[in-house]
Amino acid sequence: MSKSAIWCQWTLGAKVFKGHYVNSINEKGRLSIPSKFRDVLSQWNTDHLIITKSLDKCLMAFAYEDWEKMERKASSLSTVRKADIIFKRHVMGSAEECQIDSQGRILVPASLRDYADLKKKCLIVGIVDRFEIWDIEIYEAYMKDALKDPESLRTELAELGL
Amino acid sequence: MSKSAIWCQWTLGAKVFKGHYVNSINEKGRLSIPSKFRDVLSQWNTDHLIITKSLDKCLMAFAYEDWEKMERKASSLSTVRKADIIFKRHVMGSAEECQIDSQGRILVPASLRDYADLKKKCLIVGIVDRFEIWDIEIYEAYMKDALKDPESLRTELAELGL
DNA sequence: ACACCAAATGGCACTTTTTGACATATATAT
DNA sequence: ATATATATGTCAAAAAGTGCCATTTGGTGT
Repeated sequence: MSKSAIWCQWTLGAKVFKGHYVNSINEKGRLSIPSKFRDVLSQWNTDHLIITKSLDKCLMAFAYEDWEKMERKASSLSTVRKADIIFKRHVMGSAEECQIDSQGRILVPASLRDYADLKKKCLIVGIVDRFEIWDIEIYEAYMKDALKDPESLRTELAELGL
Repeated sequence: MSKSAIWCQWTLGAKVFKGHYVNSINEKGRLSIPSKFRDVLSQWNTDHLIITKSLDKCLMAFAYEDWEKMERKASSLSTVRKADIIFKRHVMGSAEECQIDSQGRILVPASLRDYADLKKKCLIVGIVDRFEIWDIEIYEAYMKDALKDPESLRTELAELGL
């Protein structure tokens, strides 16, 4: 019993972003953050998100503390090596801070909206310490392509012990 | 004394999901978890399930402890290698925690329902450390196809020592 | 067969979340 | 400054999720 109490504390305490949600962004660029994700953020005592471009055609969103980890990693990158500077310009350089409003929405800045080509239906994908925001059609096309050779994907993953 | 020995034996046996059950999901996405499976979960002291997308057109459900094993494997995967990130987005990214309600049902989140195309009759298949949720028609079509070349399947499985 | 019990399902009321709409405020360009 | 676009606050309708009770189903033992 006490064991289960400890276990519960741990699972409840270790909240991470997970799950797929389809929400719509409106003409003005406002998008609801899934309430489960807001719960995760509230454990960090924040209603702010850092949003930036991914290397894929989607956006990434971080709680500030996890964003800082990215910043720390970035600061250790080279200032001349091409991949490093591209990463810094693209990912670090396009980051913006967004506040969640009283109904749980954010305004996705226009430049980021354009980059990810967010139209109406957006897919919000929780990935542990961050989440991604995709236009749903783009995500589906991406996944369709990604899964178009399921057998070799299975083989590759099986080799990793999955 | 002997009572507790019996109990231990029984719990070890009961910690495994097995069997096929056909239950129906309603318009709001609620689905009864077979009571045998609930018994298995109670051996883990939990009434929560982690549900996520399979590579097939069905869902997978785990008790939290087994899900953690998946998370641990996933966290060791690359953030750039294609197969790895596809797996993380598809399987890890779509995972959701569902609580079993007082009548033994869960609400299957909309995006997962859509993915597996769950309509009315669902097949729930216990597979040792997890169970799968299929739309029954999709499962039947899948199995029909899977078994249409039984001989090569036999050959492959024989190679694994079965 | 029967009664009995547990499991599964259906229905309804209530709550929370998401979305659309509109008014107001702030910024930008001419 | 005026007009235009962009951003923010608030309200209310619609949609989705939850809790609870009642009914149905299916299996059990007598």
